[in-house]
Amino acid sequence: MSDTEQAPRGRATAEMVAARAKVSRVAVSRAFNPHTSLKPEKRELILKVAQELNYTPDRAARALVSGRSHLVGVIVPDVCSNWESQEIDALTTALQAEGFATLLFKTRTDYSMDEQLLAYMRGFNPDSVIAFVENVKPQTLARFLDRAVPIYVHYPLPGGGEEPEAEPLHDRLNVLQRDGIDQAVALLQGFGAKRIAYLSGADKSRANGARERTLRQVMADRGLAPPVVARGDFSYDAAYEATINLFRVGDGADAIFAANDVGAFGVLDALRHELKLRVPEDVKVIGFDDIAQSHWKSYNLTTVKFDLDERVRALVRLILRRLNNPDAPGFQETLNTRLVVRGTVG
Amino acid sequence: MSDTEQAPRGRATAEMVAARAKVSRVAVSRAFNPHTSLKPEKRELILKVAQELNYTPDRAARALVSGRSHLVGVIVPDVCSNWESQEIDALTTALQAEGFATLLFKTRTDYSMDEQLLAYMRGFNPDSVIAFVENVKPQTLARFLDRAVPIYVHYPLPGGGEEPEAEPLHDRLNVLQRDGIDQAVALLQGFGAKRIAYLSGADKSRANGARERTLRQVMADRGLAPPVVARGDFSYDAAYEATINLFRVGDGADAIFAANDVGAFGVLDALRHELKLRVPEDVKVIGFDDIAQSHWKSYNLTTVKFDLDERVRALVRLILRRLNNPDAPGFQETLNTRLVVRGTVG
DNA sequence: ACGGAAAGTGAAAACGTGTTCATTCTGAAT
DNA sequence: ATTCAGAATGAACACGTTTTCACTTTCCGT
Repeated sequence: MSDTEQAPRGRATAEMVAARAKVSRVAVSRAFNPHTSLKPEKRELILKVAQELNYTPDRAARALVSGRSHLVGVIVPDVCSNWESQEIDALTTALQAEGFATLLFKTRTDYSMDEQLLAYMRGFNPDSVIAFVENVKPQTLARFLDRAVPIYVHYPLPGGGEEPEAEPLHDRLNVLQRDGIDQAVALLQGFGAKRIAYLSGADKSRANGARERTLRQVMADRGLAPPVVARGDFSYDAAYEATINLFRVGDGADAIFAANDVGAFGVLDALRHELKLRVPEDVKVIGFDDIAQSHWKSYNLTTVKFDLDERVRALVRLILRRLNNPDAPGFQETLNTRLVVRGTVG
Repeated sequence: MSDTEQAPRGRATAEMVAARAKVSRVAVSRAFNPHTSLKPEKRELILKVAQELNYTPDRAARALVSGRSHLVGVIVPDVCSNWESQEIDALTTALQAEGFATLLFKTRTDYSMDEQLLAYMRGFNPDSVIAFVENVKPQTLARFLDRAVPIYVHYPLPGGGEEPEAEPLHDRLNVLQRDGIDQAVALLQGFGAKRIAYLSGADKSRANGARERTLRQVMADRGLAPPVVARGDFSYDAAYEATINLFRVGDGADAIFAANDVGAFGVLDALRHELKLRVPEDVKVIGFDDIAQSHWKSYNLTTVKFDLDERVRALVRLILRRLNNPDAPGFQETLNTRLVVRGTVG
């Protein structure tokens, strides 16, 4: 009998644990599943033997029969920046605590590999998919409704307004941008800003579209002239160039609202280091997101906060709710935004 | 017969595709595996039908029988920063091109959840694991040799020297820090720096230990007094505080070498915004990594480059080589570092 | 036209687990 | 002691694929 103990080649299997603990293989399975009936001392013995053999149930096999892979697919754009990093980071921590693992995929923001990527991802059988409207076309994602539940972040709400949809096709995380942007504009207006420019995100981006639309509306409501638009793409470098262009070729501005924080950093550096302008004395700057870098002293950015922790909690809530109610209609969560005042307006 | 075409509930399976294409289920499997013999027109038909049914082979089932999950586990620390983000980003892109997906796990840098995390990850059956000596203890990782092949990055080479090991236990990516650090010290020495400080990374970090040891040796070789050490933990905030402390409580320095770029940013901001010192006139600063943010104009950091693309290519090479030679002894790749001169020394 | 090698084919086995179901065991109430 | 509900148990099946193994067909050179 002791010869079976030598050289446990490859991974240990439930069968091996069962043999060693003198129980049936089914008992081993039960020992690892909480809500099954198994005599306590037996479970204890099995777990002890399992640890000796360094055994863990194979999740691929488990997924095959239970239909749950415990994988959550996350699709991020090729120009993956700080915002996405922090999202992935916090999400992974939260999902891990719930017994899930994060499966990462990169895609183009121009939708060019939509179908190919989704077919690829599909093969891994994620229980849920978190996609951003930036990265995947809604109609392409629709095919995944069989098992995985896509969740959209920043879904542009219909009707121009910001009311959640009555019966959305997918689970959704909506973001109310209006409050935060209104506070931002109010602050600029309070400091007497007359010529407000908008440093945009990527051209085809829906989040950018929604943000610009909201800004225009808010400014109009406050009796301000429409913003001048400088074209960026959410990146530091594009923002840097666009800002220089705005002042060298265009007419400049006395305040710039950037589509995201990283873009705002590019704006700030261009203003200070290239154009030799002072912030906030000559030009005021406001960003969007409130990423970790925004409190760094070189930037100390006033920005519209889209709370990371709150966002991740909402996403995890959506995922778990969906797994417990596979056939329920689309769930929705809605988060608000608010201004965080630091040193770039004043 | 047409009634079978209604409501393809859930995912399509190979059986369904086979039935619809009037072929055997085995033929469907072959159609999706390149190096199998199947009449071309038959394969074409199957693929067409598969597309109609939106079918993709289930990777869980495939993994079960083939023993390849096509998952690569990546373990990152809880204080996941820009360096790790950029690593994950580039790695995911590269692995995706080779048919793999990135599986993300977070861990503590203090090794506290070593075993638990690894047991957890183990269940997902990754074909390979990329870990940093920062995050996982080598002896704990050793248990994973059954299937997954761990790859260490930043493995501190034995003997204080920098020669690769003869027969490493795991596959390894070694980093020669000496050249880059020597160039950094030479540059500082050339500008007449006398009191060089080292802003450390986390206390228990091996990468930090190796970096500090190399710095000491290089400085000694050049006839310089040992560096003053300011304790950081790779984060911006800790670096910021440590720098203030170094000047307010300690004796200051005329040059600071930081364990990583993010730390260097904290150093720079503390010097400029809190201590009102000029860089590089009053104090010179050099970082380590050359992350994307280092060329941002507010920092414009002179730093030791540890090339990202080169690193990722080496990692992917290691993974593929291992999968093709499962029983070969440990492979090694070794990368060098070099100084990138920007504006914080001069 | 013939032989033989190569390519094409499908039935059956295998992968490691969770789940169903019928059976046995336990313990408390009668 | 008897009964009965519920816990505990294990045999058999299911999950969707790849792989093995015989078997049949095709192709090419003589």
